[in-house]
Amino acid sequence: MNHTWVIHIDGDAFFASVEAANNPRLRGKPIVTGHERGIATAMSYQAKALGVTRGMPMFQIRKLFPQVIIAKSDYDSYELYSKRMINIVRRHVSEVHEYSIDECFGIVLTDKLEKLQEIGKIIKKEIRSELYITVTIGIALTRVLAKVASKWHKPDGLTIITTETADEFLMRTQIGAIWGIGRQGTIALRDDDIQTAYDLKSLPRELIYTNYHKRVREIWHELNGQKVERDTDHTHSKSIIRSRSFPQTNNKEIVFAELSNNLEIACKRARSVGLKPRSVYLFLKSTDYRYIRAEISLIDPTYAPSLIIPHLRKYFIDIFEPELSYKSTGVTLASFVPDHIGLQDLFGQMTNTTDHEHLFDTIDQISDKFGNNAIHLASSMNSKTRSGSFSPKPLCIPFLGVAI
DNA sequence: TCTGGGGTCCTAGGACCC
DNA sequence: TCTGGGGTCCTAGGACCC
Repeated sequence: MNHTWVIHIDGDAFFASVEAANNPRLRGKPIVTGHERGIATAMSYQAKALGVTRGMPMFQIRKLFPQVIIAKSDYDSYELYSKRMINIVRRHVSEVHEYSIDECFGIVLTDKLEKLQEIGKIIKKEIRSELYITVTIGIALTRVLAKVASKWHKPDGLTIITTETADEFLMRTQIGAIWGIGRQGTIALRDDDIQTAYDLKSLPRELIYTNYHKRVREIWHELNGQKVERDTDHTHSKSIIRSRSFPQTNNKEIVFAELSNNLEIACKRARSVGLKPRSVYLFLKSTDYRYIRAEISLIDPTYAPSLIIPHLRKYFIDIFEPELSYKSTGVTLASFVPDHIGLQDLFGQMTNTTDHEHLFDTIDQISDKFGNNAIHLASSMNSKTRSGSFSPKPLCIPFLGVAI
C-alpha cells in the first residue's frame, strides 16, 4: 500500500548561501548578511562556527572576527533562488507547498524507502549543481515529523522518519523544538511534566482533547503520524504589512511622513503581486507601548497610494495624540481583490481608480530602472527611514513631489 | 534576552440581535 | 423594563514562525 509522504526542503543558511552562490569568491568563507541593518540576519556555517549569532551587531562582529565578510541583504536574489529551488523540487514530487522563502513541502506517493531516499538525493544533487547551494531534507508521514527530520542533521542532511523509527527520534526531541510549540507552549507543557516530543505523542487522546487547545491537538495527531490538513501554501498572501520604527518623536508631520512612506512601499508590493486591498489598517506605536490603530474601508479597492493618502490623513488626524511620543508606524493592506478583475459600479462604468494606477505602473518602471523610491509621494518627504534616502541630487518633478 | 520586521492563525470577549 | 439564554459577528491581542 502506498503512503503519502511529506518531504521538507530547507535551505541551509539560505541568505548567506545565496551570497556565496552569486559570488564564487565568497564560497567556503564566513559570511554574514544584514549590513544595511547593522545586525546579523543570516550567517554561513563558517561564520556560525566562529561564534557569530543572529542579531549580533556588526561593529562587534568586525571587532571580534575581522575575517568575516559582511554583505548587505539582497532580497531580489533570495526570491529568485527561492523560486529556482522550488522549481527543482517540483520536478520530483507531485505537489509543492511553498512555506517561506527558504522552505517548502512536497508530497511523494510510495511505499518504498529506497524510492524516498533516491528522491531526496536527486533533489539535493540538482539544487547543488544548478544553484550552488545546499539544502537539508526531512521526510516523514506528516509535516511536523518531516520538520523533526530536517532538523536532525544540518547542513546538507537527509533524514527519513518512519513509523518504526519515530519514537527514537521523538524521545530525543525536546517539546520546545517541535514546530508550532513556542515559549509559552513549552512552559505550559512542562508544567504538565511533558518534556519530550515522545511524552506529548504518548498522551491518551481523551486527555489531549479535554486539556489542550487546537494547536496542541493538531501537533499530537501529526506526531502520531496522522496528517492534519492545513493551508501551508503561502503563495497568495492575505495581508501585506509594512512598518518601520524610527527615533522617537511627537512631531505630527514626521510621524505622518513615516506612515505615508509605509503605505507607498506596501502599495508597491501589492502592485507587484497584482492584488488590490479593500481594507487598509494603520497603526502607531508610542514609546510607552501604546498601540493605536484605525481601519479604512476602500469603496474601490486600489493599490495607488495617492488615492489612499486622503483617507490615511483623515484617520491619522483622528488617532494622533499630540501628548504622546511615537517610535513606529505601520500599514497593513488586506482583503485583496485580484487586479485582473475589473470592478464595475451599478451603471456598468469602470471605477475611476485606473488613471492613478497607470501612473504608478510608470513609477514602478522608473524605480526598477533608477532604484527603489527614486520617486515618492510628497507626503513621504519627511520620512527618515525611506530606503534610498542616501541617494544624491534631488530632482523636482511637477505634481509628483520630489525624486531623489 | 532583546533587537526588528513580515506574516498566519486562534481565542476571548464585546456588541448586537432574537 | 428586567431577566435570561443563545447565537453570530467582529475585533484586539496573543502565540508562533521565518
